[in-house]
Amino acid sequence: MTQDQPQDDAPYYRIEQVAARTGLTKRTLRYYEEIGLLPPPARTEGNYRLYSEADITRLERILALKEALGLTLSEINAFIQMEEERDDIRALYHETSDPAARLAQIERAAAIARQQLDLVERKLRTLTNTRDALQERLRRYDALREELAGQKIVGD
Amino acid sequence: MTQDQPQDDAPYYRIEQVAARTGLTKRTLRYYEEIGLLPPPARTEGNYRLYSEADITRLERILALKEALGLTLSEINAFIQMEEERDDIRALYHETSDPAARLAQIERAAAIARQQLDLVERKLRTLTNTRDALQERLRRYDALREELAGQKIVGD
DNA sequence: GCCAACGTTTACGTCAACGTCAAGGTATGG
DNA sequence: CCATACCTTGACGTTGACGTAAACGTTGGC
Repeated sequence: MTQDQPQDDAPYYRIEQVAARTGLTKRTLRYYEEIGLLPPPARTEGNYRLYSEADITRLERILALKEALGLTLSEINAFIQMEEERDDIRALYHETSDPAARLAQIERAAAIARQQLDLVERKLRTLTNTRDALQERLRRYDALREELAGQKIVGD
Repeated sequence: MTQDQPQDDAPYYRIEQVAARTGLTKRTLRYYEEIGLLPPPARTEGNYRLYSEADITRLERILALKEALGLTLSEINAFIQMEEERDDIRALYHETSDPAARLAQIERAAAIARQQLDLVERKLRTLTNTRDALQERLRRYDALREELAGQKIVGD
């Protein structure tokens, strides 16, 4: 009856809705949870999964990494793990009084970030090259088209 | 310009050498050929595969697409197919006298290139965002490090 | 002429990333 | 109270991208 879904405060979605919204299947959502890529979402009294906006945000991040970087699920897992390690370190940082320990934590996080940045920049370079080549090609097509338009008039 | 087959400087490589050069396995090379991703290379009298520099170039192109774009093999196949279609169209173009037909061919090729460009640019955007986020993170780490250095002195 | 190293095809094995039932529990309109 | 539509957890099937082993041919050195 008084379920948890007031209209202005209903930040939870059932699996089918999340599937529809992300374009994934329900199976895929359960699978991602199964392999630890998605944290287990909340559950209803009847054991239904309830995804929050945060869950969906994370999902969309996963999909972006999958699409754009072409990473495997375990690579994505590692990638996100590192991102969260930053948060952990941030939390730890404020609970750590020893400056040397703090420094070590920062160094660890920074090393991870640099590693990820390297990976991303490598892919960016190849992608940029491909884009430039395609743009150059399109320019040539445009030139050819103009040339043709001229020919057409002349040949007419 | 006519170096089709120099005598001792053979521009042909056996499968093991190609594997070593590209970091792939022999199985993978045969597999790529099997699914039509690599054109069947030349053969020796004894039926050994002989890869040309062009074959290796194409292979490296495939690997770049795999690494940077994260495409599946069939997607790579389609991608390259389009690129070759452009060449075909280019050849056809010069054998076609009818300006209207030429224009149609150019339009077809341009449409393909635009489609590819869209794909590449979508991935580029996500990648650029990821890179910017990582750089921002690294800057924050640097700031934290400086802050720590200050604390260290103060606390000393 | 032989043999070890490298090649060939054929075929089954594997692992990731899901798809697809099957058997049952849960919410809801009539 | 029941139908039905959505959910749950297994459990087995499928596909892409190879690995691996078997059975056999080729090449090069001694």
